[in-house]
Amino acid sequence: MNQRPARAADVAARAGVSVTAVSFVLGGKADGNIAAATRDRILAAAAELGYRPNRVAQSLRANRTHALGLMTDGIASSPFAGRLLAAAGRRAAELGQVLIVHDSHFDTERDQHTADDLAARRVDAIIYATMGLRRVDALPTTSLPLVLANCFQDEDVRPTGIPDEESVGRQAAHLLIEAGHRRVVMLSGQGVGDSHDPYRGNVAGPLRAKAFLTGLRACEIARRAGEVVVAGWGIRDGHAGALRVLLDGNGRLLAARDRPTAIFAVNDRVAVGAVMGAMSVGLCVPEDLSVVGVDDQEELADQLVPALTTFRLPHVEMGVWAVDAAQSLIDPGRGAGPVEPGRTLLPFHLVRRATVGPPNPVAGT
Amino acid sequence: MNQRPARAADVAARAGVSVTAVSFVLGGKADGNIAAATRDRILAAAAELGYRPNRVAQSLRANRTHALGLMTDGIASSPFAGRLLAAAGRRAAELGQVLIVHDSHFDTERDQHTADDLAARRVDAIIYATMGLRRVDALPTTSLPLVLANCFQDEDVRPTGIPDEESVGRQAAHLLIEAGHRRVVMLSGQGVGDSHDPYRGNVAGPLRAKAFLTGLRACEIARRAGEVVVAGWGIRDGHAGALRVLLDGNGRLLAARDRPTAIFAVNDRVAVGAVMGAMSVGLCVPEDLSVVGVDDQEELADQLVPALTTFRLPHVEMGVWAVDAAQSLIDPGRGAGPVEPGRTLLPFHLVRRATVGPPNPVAGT
DNA sequence: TTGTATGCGTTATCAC
DNA sequence: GTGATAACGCATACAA
Repeated sequence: MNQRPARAADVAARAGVSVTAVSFVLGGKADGNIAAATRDRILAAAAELGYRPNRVAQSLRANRTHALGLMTDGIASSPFAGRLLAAAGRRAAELGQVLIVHDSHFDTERDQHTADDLAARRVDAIIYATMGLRRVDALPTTSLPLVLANCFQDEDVRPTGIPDEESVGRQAAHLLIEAGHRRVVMLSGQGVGDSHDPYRGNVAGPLRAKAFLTGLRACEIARRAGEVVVAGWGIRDGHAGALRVLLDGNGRLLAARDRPTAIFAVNDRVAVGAVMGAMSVGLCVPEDLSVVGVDDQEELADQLVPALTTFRLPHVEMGVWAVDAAQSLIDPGRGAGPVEPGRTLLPFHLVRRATVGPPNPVAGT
Repeated sequence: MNQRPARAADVAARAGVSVTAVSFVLGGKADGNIAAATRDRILAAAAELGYRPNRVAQSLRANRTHALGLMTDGIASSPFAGRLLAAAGRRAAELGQVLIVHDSHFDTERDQHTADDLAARRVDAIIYATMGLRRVDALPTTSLPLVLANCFQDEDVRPTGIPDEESVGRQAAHLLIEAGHRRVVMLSGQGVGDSHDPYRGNVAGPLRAKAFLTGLRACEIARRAGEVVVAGWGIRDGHAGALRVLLDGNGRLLAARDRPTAIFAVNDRVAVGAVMGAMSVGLCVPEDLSVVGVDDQEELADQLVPALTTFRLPHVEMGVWAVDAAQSLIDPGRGAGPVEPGRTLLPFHLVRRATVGPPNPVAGT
């Protein structure tokens, strides 16, 4: 049962032809070269033997493995960025490529080692992706084509696909203002902590915050109408952050006219924490407080009660883009056309659900 | 810059030796065969040229790719089961193996195709893993060694690593009873929906429920002391389920003596929903209601306010086990010793946090 | 239209 | 101790 697979030579012998003929037929180059009868005989023999060309031999011969190395810092273990991985895998499959996944668990010391291994395995290209948007200072040295997803370098010397963080800040400002809100606050996050901190160097928070403030001002809202509070990245941080802006110094709920009527959370987990914090002090969402997040995290945003209005992070787009970009680097003829070094900004999309509404009239300006 | 990598022959030429010598030195078989001086010369030449053996050629030659195929139904996109993938990758790296990840997105029609591709690529073995515990009816046909993780067949003809679901039900019962609870209910989930439903065929819920009830009875709690309510798998389901057991027919909070004092949720998301549901009707956790979940989901269980007490699903253990099992199948000499067909039960571990406490005296028996 | 010969880069066998 | 040489399985230039 566990016998060794058939080779082209076996098929050739069975069909009474040469290996060349077999190779031509199964390689799709039979058209003007092999007689129909011969071809059918070969196909039959191949089917009987369950012959499938050995891709290792093909790879050696063609110097192309049709495999992409996917290096990540913590995507595999992330509860949200896995979408990038999934999307990349799907796109790769469509292109006949396969993904070799290497997750460093934020141990970037191993990156060079990993890249070397990938090179030794002769992957066609490397995709370097991060869980959160960050600048990578030390990219592994390699002669392989390499693209960046969700991260970037100071000099954009490699093709780079990142989310349009500034746009999401602007969009959030517009959304809340159009809904009628005048006192809004953003709960942001910062990249701090030791080198194994998943959020270390994450610049998405500041970027979103800056654009959010700009968006508020562009809509002729006074400077002080909006503020940014650094909370963090988790549910607990959102919870604490919400209480900080909702309560006074003595832990009592602020009067309606002094409270923000809407919160822009740096991500869905912070948004969930904010909703829970609001609930815990007797506020209703969205009647007393509107909340909008960022991510559209699977099984969280859509499942929350009430369901969370949020901006969908383009994880899928980044995954697809990265594979297409790698493909173009390998073979400029295929994929989505030639790719130049430099940043490609992928768009966020608003997912309207139930946590954003007009401000309570009582609390209005 | 993008020149083709050095070959053994290049190193040999530079060191003035034969390719054989190079192969011996870099293959670690130099000891009794190559003079120390020659070896040093070869090593120097290899270093200068940045020579690394071509693993494709090695694979062809040795008929071993040191690659494992990891087939999943939806792990890559799951916000929680990614731990399995991450752990498997880490263990694989330790063993010098690499993971080729194929996620079917619950399109099991493609499984056979995927397995064939993996076979053509000559992976050393296949790991078939699922997001939720389920019976697989149609495993792809392949002559490759194959192990199952988080899923099983009726006839346990393949090595199979699954969580010890019955144990977690028992443990949950003991935990709540020991804390003093006498009126407890489980919010369970069932595998329903169409063939693309991630939870289709998931049997973890029923298994946990059955053992939970058994555990209650074993502790001499009357039959009616515990009941199981089928809620679902998401936050929203937990929210609705909690309200169902906390409110009367008219939507009013049940009297303390009639309410359950503790909830065992089939997973962390249901638990989160239950906590939110309880909060929304003015109950405090854990004072008025204890809640325990299953999963220890990243960035959720530990982040909830209050932090969720839960049983950690052995995703990491399954990932490691699967790679070790595959390794043993490939090469019985290495890995964690020989593996027999049949089920290996991996243990859940209680993570004590803040959502389980003694029942409120007022509500006591 | 078909078959032969060669090379892809490595390791292993066997002479020297 | 060291070096030719033959596989591994496939694809192709070239000869028939």
